[in-house]
Amino acid sequence: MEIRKENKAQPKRGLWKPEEDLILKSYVETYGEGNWATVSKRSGLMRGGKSCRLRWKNYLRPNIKRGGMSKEEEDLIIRMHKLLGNRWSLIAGRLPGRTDNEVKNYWNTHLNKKTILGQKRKTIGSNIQHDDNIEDTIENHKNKKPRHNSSHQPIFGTCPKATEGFDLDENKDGSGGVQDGAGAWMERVVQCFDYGFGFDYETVHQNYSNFVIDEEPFTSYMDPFVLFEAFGTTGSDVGMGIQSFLP
DNA sequence: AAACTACACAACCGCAATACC
DNA sequence: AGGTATTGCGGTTGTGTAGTT
Repeated sequence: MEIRKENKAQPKRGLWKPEEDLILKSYVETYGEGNWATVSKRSGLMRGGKSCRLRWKNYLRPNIKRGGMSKEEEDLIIRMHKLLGNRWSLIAGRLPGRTDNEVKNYWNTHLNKKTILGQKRKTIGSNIQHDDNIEDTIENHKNKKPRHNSSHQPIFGTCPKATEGFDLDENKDGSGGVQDGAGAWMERVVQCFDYGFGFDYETVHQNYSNFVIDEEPFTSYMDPFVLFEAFGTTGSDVGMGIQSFLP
C-alpha cells in the first residue's frame, strides 16, 4: 500500500540555531509574549507555536539562570521533591531563574540516583509507625496532577509571621472548605513553629501525633519557607503545604 | 583514530486546564 | 452553554558530546 506523505509544510524541529533565537527574541520584543501560533506567520520562523513558546520560556526569557545548580538549590530540590513529588513547576517556582524543565532534567540526571530509595521520613508520634494505607495515600497524592479545583490540591499559604493565623480553607471563589478543615489544622500546626527555626517538636506531637516532618531542620539560607505535611486525624486524608514566612 | 557507550540536557508529545468567542 | 484555541505541565525521546575501549 502506498503511503502518501503529507505535502503540508511541517514546522521545523530539532535544536534551535542562534539566528532562530534572534528572530524569536525580536518577535517577542515587538509583539510581546503569547499568540505563539502566529509566530511563524509574523516572523517567518518555521517553527510551531509550541516549540517557540518552550524555547522562549526555557531559554530566551530574561532572568533565566543557566549553569550548574548550587548546593543550596540542589538541597532545596531534593527536599521539595520529597514532599511534592514530580511537581516540577512548583519546585521551579521556588528557584529564581530556574525552569521546570531544567529542574526536571537535573533531578533525572543528577539527583534521582543520588537520593536513597525508600528513605523513610522521621515521624513524630508512634501511632503510624507503618501504615500502608497512609503510605498509599501519600503516594497517590504525590502522583496526582495538579487540578485547580481539586480537593487534593496542595495548600499554599502565606502569612507575615509564623505565629499569625491565616485561613486556607477559603476557595478563590469564596465557597470555602476545599481542604475541609485542613486550613484549621495547618493554622494550628504553623502556630507550633517558632520560626527562628526552633521547631517545637513536643508541641507538634501533642497537637498532631501523625505530623511528618522533613529529616533536617529546614534550611534558612534561601527565602524562608517551610514545607510540611500532616495526616488528618482519621488517617484518611492528607494535607500538605508550603508555608511562607516572608517578612 | 575510529567505534562504541553513557551521560546531560534540549526539545517534543499528549493531555488537561483555561481563555476566548 | 458549547466549541475552539491557547497555554501549562509532566513524561518521554532525541541529539550532541565526553569518555572509554
